[in-house]
Amino acid sequence: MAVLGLEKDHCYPSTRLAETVNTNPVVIRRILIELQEAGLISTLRGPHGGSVLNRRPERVTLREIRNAVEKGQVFGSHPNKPSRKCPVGKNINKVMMEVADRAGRALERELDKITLADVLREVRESESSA
Amino acid sequence: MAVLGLEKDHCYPSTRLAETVNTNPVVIRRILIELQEAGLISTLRGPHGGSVLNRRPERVTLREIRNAVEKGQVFGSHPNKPSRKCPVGKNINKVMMEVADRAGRALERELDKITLADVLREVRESESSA
DNA sequence: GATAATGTAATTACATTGGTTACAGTTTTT
DNA sequence: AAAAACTGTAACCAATGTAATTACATTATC
Repeated sequence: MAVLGLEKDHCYPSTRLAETVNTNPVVIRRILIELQEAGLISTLRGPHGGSVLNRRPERVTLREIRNAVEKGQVFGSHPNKPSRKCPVGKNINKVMMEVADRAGRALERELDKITLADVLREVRESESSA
Repeated sequence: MAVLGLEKDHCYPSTRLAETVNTNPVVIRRILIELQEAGLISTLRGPHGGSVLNRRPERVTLREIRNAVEKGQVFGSHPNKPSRKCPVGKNINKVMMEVADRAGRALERELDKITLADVLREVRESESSA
């Protein structure tokens, strides 16, 4: 998303994005699809195709990016069901889901305060001081 | 930890803890060691051994439990290094680490507000309304 | 000395994830 | 109309991480 933010006005193909993170274009395309579904980018096929941001970086929050790309709770629960014989086990999952929701909302509030433009600015600052 | 909170005053062996979550005692013991290192519990060997809470549930926060057990950042970074030819790639890791720190602190602030006693109370409430 | 615990190493099984290849579908360019 | 440059997607492999399991040395109590 940071690279797309720099190349704001033209399409950028998955092959070039893949180069920037040393991976395979298909890996990138899988992520691009999630970003599309979240309405953050558009992609065009054919020559001069690729992906573009739908909004200016000032109007994209890290919360949106994270929600698009990272599903699942803030902390993991153990895979198997607790024993129903145990007075804790019967109810702990429900209680911990509420806790995870609450923690997730706190995380979202924080990430809502950070925009893609903020990230780009910090990237540029590191760049100039290096 | 919830079970240990209920059994506040006597030691509880890993084999019994394992039964409550339908898993193997060794899996439990690996987690117990992390909780010990964080100073949250003590364990005794020999007959009538097992683990006990070091503090009352009112004085244990979910932040402490999470920090003991769940290492690592709030969101994952991709495994391989970004290209240094890319103006974003050179600096994005540093910037994203700062962002992850900030998000992690927000999460910790929230989990600091929830104690093990709160969790036990909610477990009991679900219990009585079921 | 028998018993009931922990600590820990070694191994297996399984799930997740990234990487890769292959190819069909879609635009644009010539 | 054909070639070229893209995306979308399926299929498969490799690597990694994690839980489960077995085994055993160690420690403490009775």
